[in-house]
Amino acid sequence: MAADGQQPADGERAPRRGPASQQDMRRQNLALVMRTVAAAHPLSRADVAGRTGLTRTAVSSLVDELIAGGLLVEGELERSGRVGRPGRALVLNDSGPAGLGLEVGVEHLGACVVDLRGDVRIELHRAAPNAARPADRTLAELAELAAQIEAQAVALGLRVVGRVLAVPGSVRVPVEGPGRYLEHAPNLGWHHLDLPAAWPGPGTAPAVENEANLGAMAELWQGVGSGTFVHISAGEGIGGALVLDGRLFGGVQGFAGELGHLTVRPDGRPCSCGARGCLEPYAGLAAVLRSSNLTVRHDTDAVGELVRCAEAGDPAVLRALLHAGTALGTALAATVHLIDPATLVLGGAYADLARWLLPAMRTELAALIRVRPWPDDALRASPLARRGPVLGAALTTVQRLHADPAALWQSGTG
Amino acid sequence: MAADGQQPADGERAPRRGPASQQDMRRQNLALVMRTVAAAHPLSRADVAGRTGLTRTAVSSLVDELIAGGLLVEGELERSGRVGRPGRALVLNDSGPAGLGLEVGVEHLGACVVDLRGDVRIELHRAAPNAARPADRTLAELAELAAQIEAQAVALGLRVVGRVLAVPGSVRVPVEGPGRYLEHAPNLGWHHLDLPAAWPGPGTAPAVENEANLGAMAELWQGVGSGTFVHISAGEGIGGALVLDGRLFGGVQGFAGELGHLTVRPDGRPCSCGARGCLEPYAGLAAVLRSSNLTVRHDTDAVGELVRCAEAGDPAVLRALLHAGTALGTALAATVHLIDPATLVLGGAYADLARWLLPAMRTELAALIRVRPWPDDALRASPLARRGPVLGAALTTVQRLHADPAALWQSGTG
DNA sequence: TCTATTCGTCAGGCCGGAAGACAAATTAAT
DNA sequence: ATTAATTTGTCTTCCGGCCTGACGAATAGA
Repeated sequence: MAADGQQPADGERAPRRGPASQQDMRRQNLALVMRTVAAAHPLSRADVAGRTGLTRTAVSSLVDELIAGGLLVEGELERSGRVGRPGRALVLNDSGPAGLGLEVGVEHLGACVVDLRGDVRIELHRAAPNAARPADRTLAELAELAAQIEAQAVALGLRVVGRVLAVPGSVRVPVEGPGRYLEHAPNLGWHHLDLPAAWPGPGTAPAVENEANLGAMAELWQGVGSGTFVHISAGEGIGGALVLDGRLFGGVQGFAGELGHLTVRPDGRPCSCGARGCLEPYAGLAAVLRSSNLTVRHDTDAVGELVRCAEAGDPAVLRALLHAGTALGTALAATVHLIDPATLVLGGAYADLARWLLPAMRTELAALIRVRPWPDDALRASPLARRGPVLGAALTTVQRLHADPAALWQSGTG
Repeated sequence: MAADGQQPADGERAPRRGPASQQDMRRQNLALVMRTVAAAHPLSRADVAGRTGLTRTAVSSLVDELIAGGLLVEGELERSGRVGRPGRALVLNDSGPAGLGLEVGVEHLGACVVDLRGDVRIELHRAAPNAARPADRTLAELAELAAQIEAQAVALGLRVVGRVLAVPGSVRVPVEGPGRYLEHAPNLGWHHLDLPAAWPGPGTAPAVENEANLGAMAELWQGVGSGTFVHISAGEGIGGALVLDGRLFGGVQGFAGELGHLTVRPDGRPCSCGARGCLEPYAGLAAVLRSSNLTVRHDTDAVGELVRCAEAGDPAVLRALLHAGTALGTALAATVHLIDPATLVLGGAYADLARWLLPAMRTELAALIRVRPWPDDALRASPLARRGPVLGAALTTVQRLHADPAALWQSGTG
């Protein structure tokens, strides 16, 4: 469910098509200063110059622009005990531009606001029967929630400059340049939704992005992901999001990471896709529930129920999770051999179930990966778990400001 | 065999660490002009300006520098029948800087010289018992071969400015910044070879790179690869090289693309790695030979023998290739689900055997890939086949000049 | 109080591309 | 044939961005 065709076939990524101008140079250096300050917070202009290789003069000019744009603020004098005139501390502005993350789940709505430092400042959740009502009702409530949280943000001195919505479905464009068009969200019963057109609120419509992808990016920015990793989450199907060298990789048609249909048991159980032996009928949420002999009402928290039963020691549930873990291990061994990631991160529902899934998965991984080292702890549960998608949605805006601060006051290529 | 630990764990690729200077801007624009001319050969300065977005003035200045550097040459006046003063044609210099590719195989040495246009100008092959003699003997002969072909290049007016050696083994650094240190080449019996130290010739020692990776890059630059694809080749083991968005992806530790140890038959044949059911004991060259009941002398062209027997209709060989093809199809279905490449390219020995492998592979791929479209012709045999590695080695230099022409006269970051 | 040291800023210079003007070379029209 | 129109390539001028060097400001140590 992670990535189903949300990217037009643009295989060749344009590395920089137009000519390089002095404006681009300026932009790059603004970003460089921004990144440097973000990396090691209280820093004087001279520190930044030392770390970046720019002259103090240039840094001063760049910093002036960033301060004028509201991205940096000048703190007090750093009295560090060293000889010489003390520098003025530069820090990321925690009362400036901020990112808004929204989330539509099957049974809830979520929203959060993150400031430039990446700190979550406000977070709201609300139960909502989104699968059982038309999309416009849900969007109306979401818009209302967004307006409410934005008002709270203003009260904190924050200015929301980007809105991203996490949905359990497929979108046209990946995180880098957020999409506006929702292809399919089977769990919600939403299809071909043009968000700017359908958005009811007074504010701007958010960009849409797949929740699994956003969860993966959140992991990269704040969790245990480190440059190159694979994020596995369970939704309608099983989705892997590939983060390679710090960038989300969607493949040529956006189908990359389709873990759910890796063959783990040749000629095994039939899968909904028409093939046999796919991972999904062994480790998908639906399959686990069926094997557990649990009949969960559709509008109920199935994962929570599984966790409760597992904690209570229900043998059918434990067996189901063991089998699922083994099958997941088989598929992930293939993933490790192909991608060679630094870590595998279990997200979403799998993170909640990690306590029972991990042992079987690690056993299987150790059995199948022999030709290269594979430490047990390279497979981890996400600490963000189900908060990942909203967080990732809100952080998308913040990260974009870090990567290209000039985008705020200079319309142009993000 | 493609990628066995040839890359230090540098997961995070530095996107540009230092500050952007005016020199960088100049470099980028030089590269832009170079790429533009390379893409559509006879082009006037005004054409280049139109395509790049640079002014005619800027293009003139950049072109002057490229001509002075010997990368471009000015042709005759283009009399194109259109009104207005005709422009002077700019073309890539085919008598200027060139790339030298070298290859050490188990039974042969190879060399070729490619000019700036990517045309192969000279190509030499020589049988040589490299597995049966010490490395220094082979290197001595290789250096002699290199000197010989460089002399021929000079006679053609070419100046070799980069040398890359393709080896069937693992190297420290990937193509981008060629390595100098050979880790292991089991087929040759070479281990821990520091090439600059061991090089006997009077000339400079070549950079070393894995032959499967070079074959993949050759496919990208001149073959059927298109931005994002997987290149599969057979050597000691089975190696997949991943080319994603036009860049070779090695994974965190350089192990990416280890197709040979994907599990295709759980609890199947034991593999040399210690696990069971890997692809290698089903589709590796050694396994195919064994199943074919062919006893090939070690110093003989095993692949050629297989092709001859298959053409003659030997039932055991045909059966062996059918089984290998099916197993390859299973592994490649997983690859497609995970990577979502535009194409799969069979290279090296598999390209020679493609006629017999392809049908079973396509059947298996069609059976397992149901959740997304997968056209039969997305799986192809490489047209370069066994010439790929040498070609890729020579083209590495040429591509580097296209991507950063200033590197020729301005020492700095490649 | 004075010196050494470090910070931030100011003035001047250099480099690279943009804008506009001009000569040169061709086609089309008179 | 001559003139107008058009396109090319170069020249001059300008501007924006960073660098170099120098200076006042602010601190620690003598």
